[in-house]
Amino acid sequence: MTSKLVQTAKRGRGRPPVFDREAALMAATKLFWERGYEGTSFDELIAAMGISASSFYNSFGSKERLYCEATSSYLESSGRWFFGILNDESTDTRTAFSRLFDATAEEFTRGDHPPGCMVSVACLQTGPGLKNMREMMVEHRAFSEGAMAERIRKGIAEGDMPSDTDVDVLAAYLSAVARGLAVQARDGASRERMAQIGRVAMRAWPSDPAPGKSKTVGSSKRGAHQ
Amino acid sequence: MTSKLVQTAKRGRGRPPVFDREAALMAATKLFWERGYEGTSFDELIAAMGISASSFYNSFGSKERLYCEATSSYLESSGRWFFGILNDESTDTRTAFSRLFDATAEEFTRGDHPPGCMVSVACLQTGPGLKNMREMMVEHRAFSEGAMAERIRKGIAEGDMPSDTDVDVLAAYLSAVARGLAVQARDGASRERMAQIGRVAMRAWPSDPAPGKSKTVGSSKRGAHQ
DNA sequence: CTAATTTTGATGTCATCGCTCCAAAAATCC
DNA sequence: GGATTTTTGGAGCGATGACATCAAAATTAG
Repeated sequence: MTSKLVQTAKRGRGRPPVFDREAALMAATKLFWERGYEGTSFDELIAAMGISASSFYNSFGSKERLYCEATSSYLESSGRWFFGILNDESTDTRTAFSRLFDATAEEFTRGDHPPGCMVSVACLQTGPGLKNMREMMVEHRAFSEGAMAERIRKGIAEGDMPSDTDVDVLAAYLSAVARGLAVQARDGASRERMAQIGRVAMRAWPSDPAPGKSKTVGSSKRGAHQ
Repeated sequence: MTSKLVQTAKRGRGRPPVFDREAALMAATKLFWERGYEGTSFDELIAAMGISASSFYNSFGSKERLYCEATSSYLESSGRWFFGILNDESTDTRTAFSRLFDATAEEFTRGDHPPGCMVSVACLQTGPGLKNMREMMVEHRAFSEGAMAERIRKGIAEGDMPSDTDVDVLAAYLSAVARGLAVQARDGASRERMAQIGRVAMRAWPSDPAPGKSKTVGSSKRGAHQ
């Protein structure tokens, strides 16, 4: 879209690249997403990206650096809907996570990219040679779980969550369900099935501390268990 | 243990193997468990198993066949506690799954083997070359989810589960939580943290259809939400 | 003891992997 | 136009991956 404008506007001296860098990165991202780091070979990468080996190293450095860049690109893209829903100021905490699961079901089963999440299931089983990537993925996963915990804390502060909620445990639970959804998606679960799982998962939600204080109408008069 | 007896008892004519086949298989299983199929190289395998390349092919056929055998061995071993708890006739359905999560937390964090589950997170991202193994792992995962569904159906038949329970969805949810626990375990979650997640997950349990009908004492007078 | 049977150790093979090198090509700057 | 800068195509590299070959070694059956 705007890449051509940028390209012609600020191009330096040398020969111009014949490929669209963003498109190539996207192609690589989808390949990594589908096959993982080890499952994606160099030759498959440059074939899918439509570039030569020289252009590859000239533009992306190495397979490892490309993977990092692809991961960043993916996280930026998926972070838009993820944090968009999580930090939507107009919804209470419960609704935010409920919507998060709905969006997850939708995003994990779109036709325009591989099913599931690129980082949820990445580098879970690797040799010592990929220790760095593994730690990186662990950090990414911990980050999103931390963001969930933050949202829950905000809910407590705003009064739509019980003050005695064990934030870290609840966040770990919600995170675990999301990882489980990623596995289910990879195994071919349907969008509706995943949405159903999300709805069941929300039944574990803590009961309202003071009914009537939530920001959104409806869906807040359940709970009351335990 | 008994391998030596079996060995001397039914050994045929030729030169006797110098290694313990079961021990070698166990070593290979742990390596696959930790590093996955692609992440485990041939040389690493024979080194960990303490055998030569010829003995490897003579005894196990190929890396792929060894992986299948290792998976079978793993499933037989983990199936002992899994199905032992799931099909324990002395517990009601809810208690069975509650114990299943407790056992999962314990088994996923033992010191004598890699954390998490060998099949829950296996072959989730692979190239076309490993299509067969991927499908095999998908089947294994579907099998355990099916076993959960069976147990829930039994609970309905025996009256300790609501008759209008959506069995497949509940099983998919419980399965997803288990997969999520496997991811958390791989990322280094503690046993206690995983047990906590399991306890939160059980809050999504359907309410009792007819209080007082369950087989075990205590822990059956909660529910009542929704 | 001899023959038959099986495992073992030591190489060897062939494809792939991720990566590098270098000269030619295509643009800009002066 | 010439110098400069950057990308491109193509060939090749060392290392590793999984597997194969085969004679020697170690056992038992007869």
